[in-house]
Amino acid sequence: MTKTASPSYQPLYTQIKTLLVNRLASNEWPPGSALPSEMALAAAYDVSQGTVRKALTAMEKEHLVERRQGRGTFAARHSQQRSLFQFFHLIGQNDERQLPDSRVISCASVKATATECVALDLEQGAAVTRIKRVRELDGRPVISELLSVPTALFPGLERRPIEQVPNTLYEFFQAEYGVMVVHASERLRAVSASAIDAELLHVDIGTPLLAIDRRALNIENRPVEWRMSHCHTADHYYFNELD
Amino acid sequence: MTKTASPSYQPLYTQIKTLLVNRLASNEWPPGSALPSEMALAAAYDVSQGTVRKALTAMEKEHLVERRQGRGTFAARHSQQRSLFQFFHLIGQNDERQLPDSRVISCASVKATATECVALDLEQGAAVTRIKRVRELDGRPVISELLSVPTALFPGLERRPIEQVPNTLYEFFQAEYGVMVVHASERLRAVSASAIDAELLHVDIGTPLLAIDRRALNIENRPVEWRMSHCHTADHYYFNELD
DNA sequence: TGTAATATGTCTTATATAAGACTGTCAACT
DNA sequence: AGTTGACAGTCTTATATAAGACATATTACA
Repeated sequence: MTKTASPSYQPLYTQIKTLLVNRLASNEWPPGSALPSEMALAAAYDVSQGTVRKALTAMEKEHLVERRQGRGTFAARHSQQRSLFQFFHLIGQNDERQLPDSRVISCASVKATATECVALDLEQGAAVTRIKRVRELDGRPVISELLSVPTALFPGLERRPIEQVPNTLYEFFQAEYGVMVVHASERLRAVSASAIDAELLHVDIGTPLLAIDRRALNIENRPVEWRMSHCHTADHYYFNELD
Repeated sequence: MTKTASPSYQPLYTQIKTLLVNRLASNEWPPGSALPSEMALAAAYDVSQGTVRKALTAMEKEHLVERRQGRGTFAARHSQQRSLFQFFHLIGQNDERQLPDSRVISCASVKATATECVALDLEQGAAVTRIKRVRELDGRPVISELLSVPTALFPGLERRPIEQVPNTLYEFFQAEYGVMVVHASERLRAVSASAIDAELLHVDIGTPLLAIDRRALNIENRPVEWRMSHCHTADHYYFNELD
């Protein structure tokens, strides 16, 4: 690849990275499948192996690929591990990470509210599928959750029996609908338990709850899910590392 | 540097990194000062420039050093920028990052409670300096904060006039006491406003507040501060990126 | 007081060697 | 005959080194 002397200069490895990310986004390499070897990619793009490696290393840092010495480079896949460490921050008193069980209460496709349209970047009047569920840790209800996804991305989801909607949603989204959540941003607040929260979580109305407002994005940075979780933080806490 | 064929093999660049971090921790290069050039370090350790670079790059990722092309590598310093982006996660409705003003209410050295001893890894009976303050955003009190530091690390802090204790504490700790906070972990919960919170934050008793329990660590991973913040999240929220 | 040359940094790219993982072959054993 | 284990060959990524490009600050000079 000849270096571009353009005014908006970008290092070679970032250009390669962009090309690879685009191919990944186009689903050329489905989650879990192997990418070509560094040598093959280097030959294809006419750069050195080291340059490809730098691009791949950067992609690994963003959890877009997984690399294993002697095996190869693989398109990232959603695993329970990843759900646990990247996307689930509620920890028990004993400092143990643990995925909650989940019980789906309802699942239906409806016309999106204005708020949902903004959060999911949808046209006014578009359809969303809304899931309401309770999540349990150590057998006790801890999270009351309401989440919305664009129906267009998940056709037929609302017609599935609710016991068929599994616990770790992002694995399910990827495996069944080819929608890959790679990134999310959360906003946290303290709120009072509503009557509904109170019933679902077995707490008094007005109990302080931790409200987590999450927007999940795919590899193209388009929102694919919006969820609001209300967490009872008597026996659990939200953990965050600052580094 | 000859490679060690020891059973617990570690790559060269991680060994170099450990050596550099140790020198940094021993305050050989005070915050803001320049480290020797990559070439000089490479010569000193008898490795190649690229190996030193890999060590330095890893250190930069951890905010231990700052690197600028054409200038050099510098020991990290606490800046307002860093406080804002690394350590302060409370954002306004308009999505603007903004550092709060702070009003110190009290500052005194006392015998540590059992909880403080655990949080700060202190001997029983050790002294801690406790600061109580309120932080304001847009002129309104938003955070009621109680923080403890080992008195041994910050001698004389309790005798300073409280208006001399500045807003951004970590800069102050570094400049005045040589204590550098490089890392922190937080636990978040929802709690009810106590009578004290209510008075300080101008809210009703029982209002849900976001409680942030933070332990701050220095470069040697030893705790140097423990703080408990109670945040009024009506007009602000705690922001977190999941990636 | 500007301005160009120069010195000294880091950044980018390229190349060589090491280490890990799988596959097939072949001999030894059951 | 069938199974097991050692081992070499070959593919992969990981690590180490080196050289040229780029960025910045300083110095020399008009």
